[in-house]
Amino acid sequence: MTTLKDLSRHLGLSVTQVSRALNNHADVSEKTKSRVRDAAKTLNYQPNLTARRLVTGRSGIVGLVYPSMPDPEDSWYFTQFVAGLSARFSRLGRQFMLHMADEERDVVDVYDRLVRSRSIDGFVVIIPQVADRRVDFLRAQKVPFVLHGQTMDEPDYPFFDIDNLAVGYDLTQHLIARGHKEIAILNGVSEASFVQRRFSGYRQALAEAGLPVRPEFQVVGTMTAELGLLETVRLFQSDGPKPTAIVASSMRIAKGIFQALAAIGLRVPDDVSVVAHDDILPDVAVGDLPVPITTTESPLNDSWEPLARFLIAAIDGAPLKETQQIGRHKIVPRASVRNL
Amino acid sequence: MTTLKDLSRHLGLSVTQVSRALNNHADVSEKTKSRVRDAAKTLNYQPNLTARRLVTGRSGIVGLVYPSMPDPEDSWYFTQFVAGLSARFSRLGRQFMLHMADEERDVVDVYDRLVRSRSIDGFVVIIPQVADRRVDFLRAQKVPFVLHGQTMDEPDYPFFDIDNLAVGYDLTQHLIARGHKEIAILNGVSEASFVQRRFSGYRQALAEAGLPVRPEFQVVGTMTAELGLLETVRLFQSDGPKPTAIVASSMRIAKGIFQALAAIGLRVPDDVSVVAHDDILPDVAVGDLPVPITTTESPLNDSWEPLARFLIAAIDGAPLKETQQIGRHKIVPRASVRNL
DNA sequence: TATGTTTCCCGAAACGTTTCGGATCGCGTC
DNA sequence: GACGCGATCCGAAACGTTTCGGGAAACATA
Repeated sequence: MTTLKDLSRHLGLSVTQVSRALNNHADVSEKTKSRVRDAAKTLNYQPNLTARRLVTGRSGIVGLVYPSMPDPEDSWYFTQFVAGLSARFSRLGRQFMLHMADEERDVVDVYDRLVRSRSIDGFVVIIPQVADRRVDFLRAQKVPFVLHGQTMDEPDYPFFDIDNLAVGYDLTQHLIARGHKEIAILNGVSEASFVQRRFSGYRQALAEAGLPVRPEFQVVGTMTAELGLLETVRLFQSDGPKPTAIVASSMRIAKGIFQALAAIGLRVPDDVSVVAHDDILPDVAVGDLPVPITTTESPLNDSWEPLARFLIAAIDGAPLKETQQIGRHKIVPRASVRNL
Repeated sequence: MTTLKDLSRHLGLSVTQVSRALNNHADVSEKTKSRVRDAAKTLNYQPNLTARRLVTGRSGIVGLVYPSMPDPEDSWYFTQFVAGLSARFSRLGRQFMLHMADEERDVVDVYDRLVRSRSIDGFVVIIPQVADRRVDFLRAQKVPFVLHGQTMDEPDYPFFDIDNLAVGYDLTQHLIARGHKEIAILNGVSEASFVQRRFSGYRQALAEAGLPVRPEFQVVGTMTAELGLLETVRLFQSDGPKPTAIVASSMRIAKGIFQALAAIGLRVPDDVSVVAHDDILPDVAVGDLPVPITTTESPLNDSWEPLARFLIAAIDGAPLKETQQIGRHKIVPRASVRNL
């Protein structure tokens, strides 16, 4: 385990100068710089990160606190997220710490401990809620973080998100443009901010077209095939007006909708049109559904790169504008929508 | 950010004594210990891990280098593994670092860098191969690690494993005891050490019963339903002797076997008996198969606890015997085996 | 009273880096 | 010859903790 002192002895230089040489400071001659670099290589020198940390206050470690043990059906999501982020950070020379939040303890406590032990430079925060205490805490503590999503309208923190309002709007508008007037939407849990944004887009499209906004057509729940199945059955067995089209907030929900419609004896798109948002997760792909479905698509996979980049930039004190981005999605028409 | 010095000033004690009090050393009176603890609590003191690291040489961080980006079908495995281990370590007060190995660079290089930067106390190593360079490297460097599995017969390093030889033996013997003489086995990739152990158990059971050991009945490949499907079809379409029973090394393989047999028009257990090893992963459960299948079962979930415990013990210099264990499995007879 | 033995405490060094505030030297300029 | 200046270099402090080697009282034992 060679140290700076070893190098300095070996080269007849001071520790200071060796350090500055390796860190490429200006006031060391090119000749010694290269001498030092060579010696470092032959002596197999690797800086002691801990010591560097102590003096710089930076650890080179970024953290992700996963909010809860992933449910079996969230396995895809977890894998994409954790593997994707970890690989990105590795490539950027940062170390990635994963912390599973304990159900018993408050999540904010977990952050608090991590922050106070000063072992983490910044966090990636995922699955934001409309009122998110983690975000509040980190903002208050002035700890760098990047959010996958947004909690508010004009965030004053780094984030990467897709335009969920536009997603809701585009899917709904696509149906309206094809003559649909009774459109239901099956969304995620109501605390999640992307859910509220998609609802907003949905309502905005309806309002612009002068169509009625029915509360019973706006369904929330966990984004599973079961939700799609049960709620679709409910929609068509209730007394009120029946939808002619359904917006699904995920491909899993869409899968359930297809199952329900098949069971009820309704065909897609002849009897009911269906559209969905597609994160391009491998659990339910377009090809897995009985009818190719019209989607807005934006790969979840595209988020790791900006998230990692923004967090590192934020840690390095980059201006806010360089650490905020809204990813683009595109609408892909397929065979699941009928013109009325 | 209160430090030890702040505490010592506040209490009128030396930094030394405050440190010893908090670390519960013997030569500090109970009275001052509790005084110090109280002050630490009210001043919200949290030790600076980096500083502690520098002097103790321990970081409190354990690492897992995941060998490659998980394939979509390995999502379950990845999730169970990473989430399970991470949660365990959190509970034991250790931080868990996940590193995704870059396909382009040699895995051992990744370990080398991590070891030399001294930011990690020890590693969990998974998916061992018969000749495993990671294990060789870590043993040579004398870096603490725990292996999920074994590479050799009398390991001189910490590990947790199930008795894969017995798994192979028990499944095969279960079939032999019921009159089967032609038994095929569909196993994992041949580099994996558990695969070779299961093969050994299989051969041992056949040899004990004086039954022929056919090379073409010992199939290797990635443990997917496709493997089960394709290889089962191949087994029954070849010219040679046909098996009356098949041992599947995973539930996924078993699923593929069932699909193949259904396609060929063979019934379970009337025409062919099937047994499998079940890691109790949520992707394919006993209930998901058309016939309840006889299995050896041992939940993968049971490994995190001993793995985490052993690694920490190894880091703390515990004797080898306390960091090695072979978990038990049990055989659960169900309806997929016929008496001949 | 002298001599150990506990019990509780403390100063200072150490871990390996970065960085602040100079110091030295050579060179050109006035 | 004095001066300033740029180019290189260096000593020492600092980061916050643990730990080594002692030291002072208090108390018991002879």
